[in-house]
Amino acid sequence: MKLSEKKILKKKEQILLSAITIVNRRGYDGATMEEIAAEMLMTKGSLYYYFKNKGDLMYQCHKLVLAQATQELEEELQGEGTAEEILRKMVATHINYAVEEKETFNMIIEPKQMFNPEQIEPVLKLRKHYASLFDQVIEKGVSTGEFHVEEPIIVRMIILGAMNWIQQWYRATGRLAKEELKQHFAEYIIKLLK
Amino acid sequence: MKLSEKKILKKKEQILLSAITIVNRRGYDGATMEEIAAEMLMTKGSLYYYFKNKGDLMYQCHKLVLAQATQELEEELQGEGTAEEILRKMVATHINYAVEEKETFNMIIEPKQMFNPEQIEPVLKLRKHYASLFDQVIEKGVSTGEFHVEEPIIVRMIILGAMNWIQQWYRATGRLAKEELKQHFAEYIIKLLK
Amino acid sequence: MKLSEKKILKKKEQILLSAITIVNRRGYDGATMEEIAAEMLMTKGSLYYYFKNKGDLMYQCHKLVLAQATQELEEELQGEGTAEEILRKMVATHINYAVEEKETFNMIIEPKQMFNPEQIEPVLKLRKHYASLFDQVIEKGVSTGEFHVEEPIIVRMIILGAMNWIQQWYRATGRLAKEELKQHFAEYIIKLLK
Amino acid sequence: MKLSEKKILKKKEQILLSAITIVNRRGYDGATMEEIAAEMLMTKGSLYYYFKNKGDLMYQCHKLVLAQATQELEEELQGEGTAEEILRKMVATHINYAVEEKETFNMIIEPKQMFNPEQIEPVLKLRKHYASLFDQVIEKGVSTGEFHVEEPIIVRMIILGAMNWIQQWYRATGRLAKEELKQHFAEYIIKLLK
DNA sequence: AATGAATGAGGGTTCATTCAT
DNA sequence: TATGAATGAACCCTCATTCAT
Repeated sequence: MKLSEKKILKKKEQILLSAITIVNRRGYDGATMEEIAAEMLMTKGSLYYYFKNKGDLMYQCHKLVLAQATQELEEELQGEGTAEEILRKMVATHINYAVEEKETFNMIIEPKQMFNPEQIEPVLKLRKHYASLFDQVIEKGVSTGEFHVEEPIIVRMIILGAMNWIQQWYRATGRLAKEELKQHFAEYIIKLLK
Repeated sequence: MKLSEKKILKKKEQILLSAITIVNRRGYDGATMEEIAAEMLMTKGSLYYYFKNKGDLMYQCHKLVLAQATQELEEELQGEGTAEEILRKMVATHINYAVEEKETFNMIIEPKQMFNPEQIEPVLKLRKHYASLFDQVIEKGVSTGEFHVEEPIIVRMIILGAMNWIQQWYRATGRLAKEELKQHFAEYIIKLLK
Repeated sequence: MKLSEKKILKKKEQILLSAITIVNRRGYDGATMEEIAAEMLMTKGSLYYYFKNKGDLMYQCHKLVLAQATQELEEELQGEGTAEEILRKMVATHINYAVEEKETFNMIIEPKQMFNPEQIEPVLKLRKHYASLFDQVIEKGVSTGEFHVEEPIIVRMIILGAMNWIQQWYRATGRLAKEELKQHFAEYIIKLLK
Repeated sequence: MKLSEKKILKKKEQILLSAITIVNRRGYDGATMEEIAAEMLMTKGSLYYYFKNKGDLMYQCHKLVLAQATQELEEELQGEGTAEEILRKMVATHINYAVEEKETFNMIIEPKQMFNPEQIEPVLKLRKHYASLFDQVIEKGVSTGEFHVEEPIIVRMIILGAMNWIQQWYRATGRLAKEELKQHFAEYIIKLLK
């Protein structure tokens, strides 16, 4: 890859990070190209040098965030340990995202009328893949006899939903410490699986 | 209350129902005053006779749906039966709303992005009250010895999160029938509580 | 037709006339919704109350002008007189448009990338119809023995082209008087046909 | 002239040829600097090394095509043959340009809308000169007794108008072959002059 | 109580143009 | 010479909102 290509990729990523900030603050619809550009100290028009249109930019935001989280989970999934141990790590990671990068991670929620028809498929694929990582750890636990699950898909959805919901109510200043939270969640999730 | 006032209230409710239909179809941002009016066979301008502005209309949509759901839950809560039986009914009701009303029931939506500052507080209050109904049934189960819960708040959040998440992936045409879904969810939720 | 519908039609036509003025001054691309609106002492957005989009407005401009000219020719065509007499009138009318309403009539030229696929067909139809009026008078002359034409289509195109070209060079202040012009053109056109 | 200057001139001409291709495909407004540059495997910015701005480039396109056509006509005009023979050749040449080069040769276009004030005069001069070549062949025919024309200017305008109009309706795929077209046009034009 | 009509702010997008490198 | 990157003006279009009738 040529230097110039690398440079452009870097800039694209910077823009994406800015965009993610704005999108999480305003929502997909509320985010304007103007504000995203301003965050980068650029003008609206310049964004179109890097992205075809708003839809494309939004899509890539979603993709980036999802890809980051996905990668972390994949590493944990391939690590050592019992299914329970791995799952605990994954839960911690997911909650970490939800709580620490709150806004960013919020993007896992709701694409819908934001994406072009040709983008929707990849988005759904990514999401499916992300979810499947939890399927895998569940499956692993079942095969080792650690877990007993009759409806693995349902259980996975319960787990994901419960965790994603955290962003709605968790406040860093609240009564519950983050670590405590992870513990409790992991505990109940394990309970669900045993 | 005068007759004319009653008539206005009735009309307001009709508009709300139309608006709910549109919002559920297009989302809060996607819903236009034009389309909502068209659904009522009115013109845009007329809506402003009944509602201060779009924000107000959207807010009342959310409120109405939430109030309806709340009422249903309250009736179930005051009905006969064991805590488990009641909870099963409540789960079914909640899932029904989440799946059927989708957008207007959407409790995952950040209220800050959708509603005016003066509306946010009432919304949060309603949501809090709604959530408390689940606290009550859990508490009842604990007091009767049906449930054993060490962290009732955490468990309630898991339950609500799991159920709210359903709208993200449930499709009426999908593999899972709604009734089946309710069954499974109830099962796992009970498991969490025992 | 209700009064309100009549009123809206009238307004539409007024807008069209303004738009025609602007379009003839700036060309299809050069004409902006802003300037058209300003000509009407309206704001941009109001135009969209009457027309779906710019393409629609442009299309209707073209249609209106063409329809006006068409009607005049049709009346002449159905009048009394020999083919030659009728043709002379038609030539005079066409040249009148070209010279007097210069800019407006200029619209007969060039649609191309201005119209939506669904509009192109009607446009072509209208143009074809307009041209066919000249075909008819030629045919009439041939059938009465006044004219002798082996390639009526070619001749018609020569006639139309020659007349449309007038707008490019005719200036009211120029050496040639308009009436003289019509005479000469008619003379040569008749010569072509005999 | 230095070598480097020659090189620049060559490049300029190459760019013009590319630009002509694009303009003929998209029209003056539709042609973008981006697409013209792409056709040359260059980037937008580079064009500005060779041309002051888009207007300049468009102007030179028109000029180049007009100059080429002019030269061809001049050669034909100075060649052997009767006035009729020469005129037939000139008609064929003109029609060729009108059909093949379409937009850039388009003499129907209002120069005012396309070109800068300082470019308009040269354009009009070129066009006038181009037209005069037809005057010359008519004059020649009159002086040799081949033609009998009472209003040579009018006739020349009819001829030019008829031919320029061709681009408005001629389609390569249409019913009429180009060669046939030339024949017919020449025939009728001669008829006009005899 | 309702409407028709207009408004105006703002958003997405395009593109000629510039300029440091 | 050429390019990459950025700019900014202009344009089309949408839509919540207003207000006289």
